[in-house]
Amino acid sequence: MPRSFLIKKYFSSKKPNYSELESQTSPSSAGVPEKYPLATLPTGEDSLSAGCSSAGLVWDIGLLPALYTPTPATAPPAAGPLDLSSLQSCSSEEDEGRTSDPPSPEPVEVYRCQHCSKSYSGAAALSRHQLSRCGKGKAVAPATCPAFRCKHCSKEYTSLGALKMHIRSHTLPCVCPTCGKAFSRPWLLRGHIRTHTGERPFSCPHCNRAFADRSNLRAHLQTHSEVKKYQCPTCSRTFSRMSLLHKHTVSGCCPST
DNA sequence: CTGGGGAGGGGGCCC
DNA sequence: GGGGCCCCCTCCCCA
Repeated sequence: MPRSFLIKKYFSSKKPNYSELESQTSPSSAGVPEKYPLATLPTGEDSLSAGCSSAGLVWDIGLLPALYTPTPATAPPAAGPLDLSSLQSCSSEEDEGRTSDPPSPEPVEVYRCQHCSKSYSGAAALSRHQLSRCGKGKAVAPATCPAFRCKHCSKEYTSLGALKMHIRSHTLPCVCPTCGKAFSRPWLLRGHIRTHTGERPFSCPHCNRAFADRSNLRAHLQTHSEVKKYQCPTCSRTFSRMSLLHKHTVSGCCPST
C-alpha cells in the first residue's frame, strides 16, 4: 500500500528513480537490499539472460535459509538495556494512543544509561549523553549495546528515535476518519485512505494498470519481465516475488533446499 | 498449486 | 529531533 503517495515527491530534490521501476528488469539498479546479495548465479543458463540484463541478477534461492530465518518471537530480555517498560506508567496498550492526535512523546519518567548508570530526566538528555560522552569514552558500540527497549514487545534499539518510531506501531496514533482503522504513521494512513477513495496514482507503463501503492506497482512490473528476479537454483525457474519462490521450494520442487 | 494484487509494517535517509 | 518519504518485505486473499 501507499508508502508512496506523495506524487509531488517526484519533483522533489530526492531523486525517486522511478525510471528504475521500468528498468526493474535490471534489478542491478533496483536497489536490491544488501542482505539479499545478488546471486552470482552460475547461470550456465545464459539462455535466461538472453537479452535481459536481469539474468545475472536473479536471486539465488540458496540464500533462502538466511532470508527466512525465523526471528525469535520475543527478543531475549537482555540484561543491559534499559527497560522502559518498567519506567513508564502509561495506559494499557489496548487503548493507548488510539487517537488521531499526533503521536505524543513517550511518557518516560526516568532514563538511565546502562553503561555508566547515570540517570536523566529526559530521553533526549540520555540520548545526548550516550552519543556524546558515554559511548565515546567507553568505546561502547551502539550496535552491540542496545539501550532502548520497547515496553510492548521487548524489541531493543540503539537510539531513542528508532524506539519511538517503533512504539508507534504499538500505539497506532493515526486513525482513518472513514473506518477508524489505526496506523503507525501518517503516510500509512494516507495510503489506506486511498483504499477508500480509489485513487491509484501509480500506473504501469506497459499495461496501464494502476496501483495505489508504488511497491505494488514495482511487484507488478516484475510480471512483465520474462526473467524474474528470484530464481530457483534447482530448476532455474524464476519468480517475480520471493514469496512465490519460497512457496515453490516448500511445495517440493527443490527438496534439497 | 501458482501467480498476482491489495494492504500494511519496519528501517533508513534526507530535510 | 521529528516528520516526510522511500525502499523492501510480508501476509492475505483471490482467480
